Amino acid sequence: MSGTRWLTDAEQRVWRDFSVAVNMLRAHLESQLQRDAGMPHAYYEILVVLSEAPGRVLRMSELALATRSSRSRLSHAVARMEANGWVRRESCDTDKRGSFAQLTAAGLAALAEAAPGHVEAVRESLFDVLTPDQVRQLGEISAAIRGKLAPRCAEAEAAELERLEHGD
Amino acid sequence: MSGTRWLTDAEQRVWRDFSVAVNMLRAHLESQLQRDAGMPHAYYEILVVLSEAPGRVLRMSELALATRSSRSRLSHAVARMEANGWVRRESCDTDKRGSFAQLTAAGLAALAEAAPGHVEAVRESLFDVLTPDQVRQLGEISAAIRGKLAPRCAEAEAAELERLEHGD
DNA sequence: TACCTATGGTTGAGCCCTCAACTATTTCTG
DNA sequence: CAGAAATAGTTGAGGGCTCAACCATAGGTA
Repeated sequence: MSGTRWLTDAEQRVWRDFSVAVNMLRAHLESQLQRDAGMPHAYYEILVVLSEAPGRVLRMSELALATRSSRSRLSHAVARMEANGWVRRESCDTDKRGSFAQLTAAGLAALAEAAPGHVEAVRESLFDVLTPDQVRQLGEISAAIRGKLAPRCAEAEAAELERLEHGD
Repeated sequence: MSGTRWLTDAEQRVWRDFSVAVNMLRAHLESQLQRDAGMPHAYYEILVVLSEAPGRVLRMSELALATRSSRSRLSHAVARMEANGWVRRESCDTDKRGSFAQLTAAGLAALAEAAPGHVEAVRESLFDVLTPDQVRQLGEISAAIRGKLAPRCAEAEAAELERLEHGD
């Protein structure tokens, strides 16, 4: 007996449509940003978060949290962005392990340059094709998924801790 | 005057929720599949499409189309999957440029092994958290996005052709 | 104080993807 | 038929991501 709860035909159709739609949207936005602003979407998000932080500085770990990024990924990304002159790393006096990521003027300019095209792309390919009702529905659906997955992440981390602790 | 149609606060909230939800979902499914079946999601999709093809064979270009993949990506992927023993390339008699991708027994077995966990993950993190109404809504929303972006892809291709043609 | 562990962050390897260039074959056109 | 253009597919470089290993510092605890 297979305990697997397979998808019904209707579910399968929805899942495939959703999957394709999301992949197309991702690919579209990614390539728009790469082509017109020379940055991947992940870097755009980092710039956004930094630009909204007080003083446009953030501890690496805070930045990782805010962008839901692993520390490793962020470290690689900031290294490259620093090479681009968009960000500057600064050491922390009160905790010598820590470091800050400081948005530079060039970084802010790059963001300002990139934003209109990106926002226009989001509007065109998402909000323009949905009714106000659908936008509301999408918000609720997204919240539901987040609600499920966010705790799941925490739980996975906890399990990981457990695993490490017991040397299992 | 900025011609940019910026997002309203409400739109911005929906966009960020959506963005985060989709990223979490992607990451969750990707890591589940990688951990439990040792394959990225893209390879899973290739296996699915191949398994559903008559004779479990498909021309590379058909496979690329069906998986909405670039030929390059598919070529790299199939190369690796062939190394894994999941797929076998076969040359085409009627068109000597062409080649077939043939799903092997091992490939089918890998898919059969991977499917239950993957489907369960999809169900848990998506269908279980949505009401039947929301599932329907998500289907319509996805169709709307596809409807917008699918022609846009064709259009981009056409523009590309144009560009090449005029040596622009 | 001396350890022991937890935390902040970086690094390198390996994998997947994109992009552009390339080969080989086929089809179209004069 | 000869040459041009389109098609099928591969390849290599380069970039971003993940994973695991790794420093260095901080914060307990004996």
